[in-house]
Amino acid sequence: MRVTTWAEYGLIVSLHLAKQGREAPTPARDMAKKEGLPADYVEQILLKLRRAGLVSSVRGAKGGYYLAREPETISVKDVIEAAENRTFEVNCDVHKVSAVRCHDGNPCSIRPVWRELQRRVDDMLASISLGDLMLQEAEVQELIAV
Amino acid sequence: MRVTTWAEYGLIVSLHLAKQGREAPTPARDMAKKEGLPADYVEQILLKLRRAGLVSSVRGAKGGYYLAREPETISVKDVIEAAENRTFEVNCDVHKVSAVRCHDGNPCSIRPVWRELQRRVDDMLASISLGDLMLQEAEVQELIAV
DNA sequence: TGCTTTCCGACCGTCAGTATCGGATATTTA
DNA sequence: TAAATATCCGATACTGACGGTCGGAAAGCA
Repeated sequence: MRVTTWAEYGLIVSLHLAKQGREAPTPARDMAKKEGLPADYVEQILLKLRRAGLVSSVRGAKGGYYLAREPETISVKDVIEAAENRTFEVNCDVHKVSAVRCHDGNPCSIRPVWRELQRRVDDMLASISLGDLMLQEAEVQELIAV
Repeated sequence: MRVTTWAEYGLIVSLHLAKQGREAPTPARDMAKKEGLPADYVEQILLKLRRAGLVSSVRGAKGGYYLAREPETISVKDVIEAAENRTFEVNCDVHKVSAVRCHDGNPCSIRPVWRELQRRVDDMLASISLGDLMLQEAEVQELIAV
């Protein structure tokens, strides 16, 4: 169980854009270079973020990307879902062990575990915004430790 | 982000053994057949569970596997860690984006998110025992919904 | 007319996940 | 003691997701 680089990079570039402000667009290539990430790959991720409506883009020279909304209104969950299509994926839904076993009608005492786990993961990730992540590491830590 | 079949199958067979009781050992092949899982694969997983000390085995005819401890003393986290080697894996530790970025000295406001997420996942999975999972689905659901 | 940059599909290598197999060893039963 | 049943365990094989690259089309600036 782990997050992929799609989510990790997606978060890095989103945060980068948040810090850049929303006045002028930032080229993908510049961002990739500054963050030390593969440029072509970053572009793919930005494409996903744009399609999800999290970032906007300006084509042509002097173009680039900028955050579509205020950092405070974009959650970590938003970014991960945009980049990775899901946060926590429950096997009962997608990678079923078997059609019979995982059918809704068939009782399964394990199912509630995954469902509840998903709920808690989503709750936590939805509670953190890009605005929060613009703080220092120690401050963020304090913020999310309930 | 999802659990692998190692964890899922591991939980299924552990729960199966819990329901069988600890008097007589259950052969891996029987278990696999009843649960509709690939027999050879189930054997691999049982091997892992045994090495982690969660199940014990008896070799030879009339042999098989049985739970090493009472179901109430074995948590879902125990099973997943035995089968999958980890529950939630933080990229900061294993699949670092880059050595510099993820170095402890380098501040990173994203890191606390993964760390806290790991903590919450582990907390939840540690709070559920195989004994709990021997209840009906609805009861389990009620039990873990805080 | 260049130059920059997004846009987008297609491609590709690698590795973790998901098994399968073959044989060695241990134990019971006939 | 032979046969049958099981665990033990390393080696191998298949597959798709992951992580990344490429080439070119279209759009806007100088």
